[in-house]
Amino acid sequence: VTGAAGPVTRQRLIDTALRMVEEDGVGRLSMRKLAAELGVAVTAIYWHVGNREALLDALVERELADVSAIRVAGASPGARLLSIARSLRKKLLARPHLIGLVNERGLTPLMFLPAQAALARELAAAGMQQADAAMAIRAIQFHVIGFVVLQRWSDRSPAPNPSAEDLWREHAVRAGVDPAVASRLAESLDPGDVFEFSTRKLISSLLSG
Amino acid sequence: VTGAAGPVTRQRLIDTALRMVEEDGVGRLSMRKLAAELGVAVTAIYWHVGNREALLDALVERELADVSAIRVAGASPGARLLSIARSLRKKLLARPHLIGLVNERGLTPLMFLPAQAALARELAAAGMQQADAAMAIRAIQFHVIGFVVLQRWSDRSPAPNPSAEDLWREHAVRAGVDPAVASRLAESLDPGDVFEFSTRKLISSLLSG
DNA sequence: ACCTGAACACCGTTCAAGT
DNA sequence: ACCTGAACACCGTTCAAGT
Repeated sequence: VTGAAGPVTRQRLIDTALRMVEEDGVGRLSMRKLAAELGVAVTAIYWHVGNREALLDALVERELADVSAIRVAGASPGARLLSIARSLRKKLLARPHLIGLVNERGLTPLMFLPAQAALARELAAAGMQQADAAMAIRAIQFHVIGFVVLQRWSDRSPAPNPSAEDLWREHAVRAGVDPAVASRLAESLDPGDVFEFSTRKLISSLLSG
Repeated sequence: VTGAAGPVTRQRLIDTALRMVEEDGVGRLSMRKLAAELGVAVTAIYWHVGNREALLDALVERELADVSAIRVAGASPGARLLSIARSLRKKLLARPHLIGLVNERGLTPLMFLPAQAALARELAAAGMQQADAAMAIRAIQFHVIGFVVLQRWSDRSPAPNPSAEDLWREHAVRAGVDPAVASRLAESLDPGDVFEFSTRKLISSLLSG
């Protein structure tokens, strides 16, 4: 509700908006709250950025380049593909609000172009045919993004009710599931572990033809 | 803005809300528009359902059972696992608004319990060990849900700008990507084809050890 | 039991007016 | 050039009041 700290530059406006989005999510960013944070009347914002959409456009523009830069490491093609997948996941998880904003603006192809290019180079080095490579790139991309979006969702959802633990304790026998497996399913897994496991499996399967 | 058609039962209220959500998405469902659609004052809705949250709860309750029911078909373990993945995808795509609502309510474990159980039975039949089975179930589940959420997103996003075609025509050489591969990446693929391909790869890789 | 209307606290946005 | 205040059309929700 306070803030002040000098004049309202476009720079400071976007910085503040970005911080608010990172803290509370895009949905909770209101022009009026942002104005209060800046210590200014709501309508002042409309002079610097046109409107709410244009403000979000500016946030996307600020972050897009950071996410697009991909690091590749490793000796074998499999290791290098895995490192691309990991790098992409890490960058996206660091800015959980960005994917949605990018998607709403039709910028998804632009955002993932460098990652696709990096994957294409590695698959070519591994000797994969053109049509197979194009499909494999898509498969890895969808896999990684899907994982990130899901993790972001579950991070923001309330505590499961009923919990997986309660459900499996009660339903294992009725569902014809081995109690030992059920007790494993009752445990919550680190999303990173599931990502590592399934991405390795997918990549090795893609490379083996 | 009109509608009327008899008294406002809880039944008719939920039916109407569900139709509006399917047409325009959850975000565009307002109590005032729903009231107008029913030909009644806004506040009448609050008598039948407590508030907006409770209304959405009722929508979820109505649809949860349908999505949970999973069909399994096929002879080999791989074919049966694939049929579970396909069935899950089909059910989720038919109700694109549901996943988000379920997640916000902490009902995700409940929703996917039957699918997890079906996967567990098939993996046990294939002779997979407990810890591996629990991980494989998670991997398939994340893969499928991730794909569905992404497809839903791209269905709702505007036409990509710049398009993948334009991007690849311009950047293929600079990115060190084989032009033939780039032209494949420029084409848009049927999401169903990518899903079939990558899910087959993942499942075969999981089953082979 | 079922519904209405007024009211309150929120939105995004426009526009004339101030300095 | 930069900002304010009033105003408009939207929200969800509460509450007293009607039948």
